Amino acid sequence: MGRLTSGTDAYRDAVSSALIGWGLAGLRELPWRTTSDPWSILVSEVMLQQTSVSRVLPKYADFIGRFPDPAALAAAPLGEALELWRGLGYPRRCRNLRDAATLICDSHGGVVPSTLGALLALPGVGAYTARAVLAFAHRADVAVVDTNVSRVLSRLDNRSMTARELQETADSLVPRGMGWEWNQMIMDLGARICTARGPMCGRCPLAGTCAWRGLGDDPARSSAGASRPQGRFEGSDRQARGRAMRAVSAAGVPRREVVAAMGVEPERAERLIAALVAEGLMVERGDSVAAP
DNA sequence: AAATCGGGGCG
DNA sequence: CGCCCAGATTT
Repeated sequence: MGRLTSGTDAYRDAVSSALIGWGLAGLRELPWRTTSDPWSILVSEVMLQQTSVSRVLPKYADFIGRFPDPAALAAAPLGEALELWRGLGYPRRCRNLRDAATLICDSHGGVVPSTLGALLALPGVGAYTARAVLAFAHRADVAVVDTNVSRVLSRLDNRSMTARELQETADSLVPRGMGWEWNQMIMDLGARICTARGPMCGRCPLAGTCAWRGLGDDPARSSAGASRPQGRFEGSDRQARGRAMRAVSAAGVPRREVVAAMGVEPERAERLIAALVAEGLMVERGDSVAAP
């Protein structure tokens, strides 16, 4: 039998049954998969934005333990949250999460909203994270499109896809009543089998319905959601910013010490510190710099 | 559409 | 050493 045409009911059913047969038994055991608390889900999803599962694992429980609900995070100084965030990278995510917690307390009675529109209005919450809360906390039949799903779907159809195409295709594939399971499984497939480098097509449950199968140019590389080449980290602004974040403390640190810790020319260090202050990730106190 | 934003781990 | 990671926001 030939490969089924994408977009048809038969295609959807074939993909569904094959993936469900593969995935339900062997899902990775992850702490955010054993809760339906929307706040816990939201925290995990923000942590997982561009940060691998293995790096989030040791941080997640500590953060939830200290900030078990939006009110706890909203009430804490940002600097305290940033301490628990240290090592995850992209600290603006932590600031956004705290701003989101404040908005949740001020406008939603302290309860994480459960509509797509209200979730998208939270700072740091985009198309992926909003739907992840709906699917994983509320078991809604909406599809999440992360880097894994983008890769799997574009390879299945062997073509580069836009963000809109990916979302529409993903939504059309979710089996009714199985939003939670479906999204977890297709992400696991991308993380464990249909990987960015060295995909293991030989043990892929969807190989029979895949138009790519590892042959020829990888359509995932040019699809929306694919990782784009980055500049060198060594010597970058990002590295210097990271060093600055580690150098400051709640008590405050003399400016020159922070500049020295950053390992770049003083003029450049000062410019980066000014940006960090403007972003609310640190504050100036007289001649020193402190955690916010 | 392209740039920016951390940091670590793996092939 | 290059590439990638459960993205979002700004330009």
